[in-house]
Amino acid sequence: MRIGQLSAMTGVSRRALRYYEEQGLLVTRRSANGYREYAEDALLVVRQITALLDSGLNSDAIRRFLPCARGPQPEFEMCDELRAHLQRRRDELSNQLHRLSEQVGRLAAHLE
Amino acid sequence: MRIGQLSAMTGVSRRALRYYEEQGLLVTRRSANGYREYAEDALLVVRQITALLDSGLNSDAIRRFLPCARGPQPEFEMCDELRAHLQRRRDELSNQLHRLSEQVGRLAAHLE
DNA sequence: GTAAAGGCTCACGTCGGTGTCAAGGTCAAG
DNA sequence: CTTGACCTTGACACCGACGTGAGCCTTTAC
Repeated sequence: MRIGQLSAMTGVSRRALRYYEEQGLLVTRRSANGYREYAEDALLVVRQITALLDSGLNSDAIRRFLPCARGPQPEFEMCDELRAHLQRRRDELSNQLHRLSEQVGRLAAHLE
Repeated sequence: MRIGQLSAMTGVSRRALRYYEEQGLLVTRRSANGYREYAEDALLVVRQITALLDSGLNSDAIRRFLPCARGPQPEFEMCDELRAHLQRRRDELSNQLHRLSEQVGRLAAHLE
């Protein structure tokens, strides 16, 4: 599969796909003419990447997270570290959410 | 109160305070020598600003939100709009949080 | 054979909140 | 008078996830 097709199937722009590769999130082969050739599972990987980005993780965190999420790994300690990282991130977002809803509540109360 | 003192009291950098002013979030008088002179309530306003920034709002939203939150206003329709904006933002963060905790859950399950 | 469509690699632009440096004005203490 | 602390404006630097365009090559379709 080439980049245009993958882009069409995932809704992710060609530029973004190249960026994911540049960041080490997405691996490709190259065919003889230099075109990127994506494997079958690229579809799934891209969906994972966008899901994680949408969840507020940056590409650095995703780079360390993806190999951990995709299959049984030899490195379990790294996974513990990542799990902790994700939980911290979740807590951060949770706090943000809390503060924001407090603000909204105060505003709403104030408007009466 | 001058900028250094306000910075020390709030923990917000001088640069950031000037930026808030530049963005129309924070009003100052100037004394004869050109120095910024902050009123008493600036302390409160700065805390509101940082709270909102931490909550994930940008300065544009805050600019429209602050005059609405500070006291009784003539413009109630603007406030409705802002309330909707804030609720949308809250929902966005809520969704992010949801997705992230799902990811964390999947990862945790995967690690067993 | 030719044009359109798609691919490639630079490489700069964007937004938002700050850091940081430059070049200078003001003011109190020694 | 000088030093040092504090203030001013202006402007460039940064990160992150891309958008966008230039300039060029390859494949596909007619």
